[in-house]
This record gives sequence, C-alpha cells and structure tokens, in this order.
Amino acid sequence: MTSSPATPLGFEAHDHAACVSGALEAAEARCAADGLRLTPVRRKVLELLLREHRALGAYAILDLLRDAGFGSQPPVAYRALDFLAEHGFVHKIERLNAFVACAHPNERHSPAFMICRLCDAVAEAQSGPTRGALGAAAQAAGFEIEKTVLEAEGVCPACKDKPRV
Amino acid sequence: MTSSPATPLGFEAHDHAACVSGALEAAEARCAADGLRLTPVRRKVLELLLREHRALGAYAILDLLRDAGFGSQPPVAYRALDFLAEHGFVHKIERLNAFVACAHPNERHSPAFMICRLCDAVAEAQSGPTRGALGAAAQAAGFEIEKTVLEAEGVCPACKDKPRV
DNA sequence: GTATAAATGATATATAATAACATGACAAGA
DNA sequence: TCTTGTCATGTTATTATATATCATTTATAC
Repeated sequence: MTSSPATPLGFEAHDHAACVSGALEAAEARCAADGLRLTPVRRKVLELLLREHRALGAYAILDLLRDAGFGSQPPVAYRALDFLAEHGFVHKIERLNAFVACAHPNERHSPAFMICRLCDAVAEAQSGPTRGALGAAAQAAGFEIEKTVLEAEGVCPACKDKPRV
Repeated sequence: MTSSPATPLGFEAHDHAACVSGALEAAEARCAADGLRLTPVRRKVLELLLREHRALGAYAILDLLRDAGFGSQPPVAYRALDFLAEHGFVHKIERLNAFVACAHPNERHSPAFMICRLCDAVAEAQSGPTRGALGAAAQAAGFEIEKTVLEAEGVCPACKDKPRV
C-alpha cells in the first residue's frame, strides 16, 4: 500500500512484502492517532492476514499464533479479530466464516468481496452505500438497512488460467 | 403464493396458511415435473420453514423434526437443506448460519435478503443477475462470478413501529 | 426380478463461536 | 505509594454449526 497500487489489493501480482509492512505501518499510525492499542497479538493477527492475503478461519489463525508463540485458545484469536474488525482493519467473510485483511482501511466503506472457490483468494471492491435493486426494495418495504454483506463466489483469474494445478 | 400476492413474501401480513400450502403444492408440482424426489423429510423441512417464515438454524429445524417424529441427527437436517437449497426451494442466510424458504421458487434468481436484527424476519428481494459496482470490478479483475450473496441487516417495519416489545 | 443409484440411519468428529472467571498491565487520582 | 478503574490477556469449559464415513434401505431403470 506504500506505493499506492492502482489495483485494490485484488488478484494482481504486487510487491507483497512492501504491501504487508506498509499496511502494518499504516495501522500503527492510525491506532496511535485514534488512541487504539495495537497490541502484539492484534498486530500479529493483522500481519498474518496481510501476509496470507486470503481468507483464514479463526482456527487457522490460532494455529499460526501458536507457531508464533502466542496463546492458542479460541478467545485469543476471536478477541483480536473483534478488535481488528471493529476498527476496519479486517473484514469477516460470512460465506466462509473466515477473515481477511482490509484492502483500504482509513476509508469509510461498505465492502464487496470476490472469493475464489479454488484458492480462497479474496479481492475487495468498493460498493456503493446501498445497492440499486435492494435499496429500492428496502425503501418500498419500509426496511431500514444498517449494514450489507455482498460477497461473490467464483474463480479468480489465476485459477482460471491453470485449471489443473 | 396461490393468489399471487403483490408483495414478495416480505414483511406484510398475508394469508399464511394458504401461502404455506400453496408453496408446498407448487414444490410438489415442480419436483414431479423435474423428476426430483420431495421425500417426507424434505417436504417436512420445507413446510417448517414456510410455516415459521423466518430464518431457522439447522439445529432448530432438527428439534422440530424430532417433534414431528423424524430422525434428529444433524445429517438428516443438512441433507434435506442441501437438497432444498440446491433446487432453489430454500436459501441459506450466511449472516445467520440459517435457512429460509424461498419466496419465489421456479424463477431463476439471484436473491437478496433483508434481515431484521430484532425479530429475525427475512424478506427476499430480487436482485439483478450481477450487480453494478461489483460486476464492473469483477470484469476489470477478470474474476468470473458464479454466485453472489447479498444480505442487508437492519430493522423491519414492524419492529420499527414498536421499539419496545 | 435384478442391478443401479438415491436416500436414509447412525456414529463419530471437525470446525466455529462464546461464556465465565481469574490474572496481569497500566494509568489517573487520593 | 496506594488504590482504584479500565483494558487486555490467560484459561477452562461449553455451545453451536457442519461434515465424514459407512452400513442399510428404498426407489427407479433395465
């Protein structure tokens, strides 16, 4: 994120090491600015998600935490994930019961995701505040939308190119 | 569904008994036409979901199945739900890990949902084949969308009218 | 009627998430 | 310095959701 990539942390190749460290620095800066505490566990979970760059279940994260010398009971991961999600550093992918690092924190956004069913890569796209057809239906029904989940499942370009791996 | 309601099985009041039996008849007709087997368990699960008219978890369904004299081990419910979802009679609400009867089977559709966080009522709206912003992002990224999940969480008209129940 | 495929029964286990309570770290104020 | 409040973590246990596997039965096709 340091070099403001043209693409929104999607499926394209990029300098991932720089992407990870840049995002971590940005997160630290933001926490310092907002009085949030990016503690070691929280930082580690964010780093893991940035590094993997795909959706990870809480228990997969827990395994990685254990390898890194952190506690390995479920609440350890869920607490860190709650914090990170609450402040927009990660998102939960409902379809997978898994978590992914946010591609553009700092911006208020209602994210949309493209999930590769073959490699679990996740790309995050921006999505308007409330979508066309659904927004109209909600208005007609008198339903007050507070939050939306928009997730597309399919095949990413990389997996499409190599059907057999 | 018999009297082709103007509203799509949403939050509005309607003749629910007729709605349930009509939907069941429609499902039976459709299965007969397509060579699908609407076995007793499957029919019962669909009936339960139609009757409740809200999102039910698999284990809640399992309890109701037990009460109705069916098997009560998890696979019983999950198999029936898999069948019903595969053929469009029910949808899974990812956000709730729960299931709801489809408001308009027979039509090929990519559903969108409005979920009341207070009473768990679920209304189903139609949603275009692939949505605007996300569709564009997918095209740009070379991502092939196979299925989309679109779920809005908020407050339904009934709960909005009576803030304290 | 027999072969085949589809569905069910049953047991076990995997995965996801939370409850509840104790402990530790640290800052603000008496 | 001591105490108190808050936030974070450690730990144990439990609840909720979902799938794997294999045996058995039932329906349908030939």
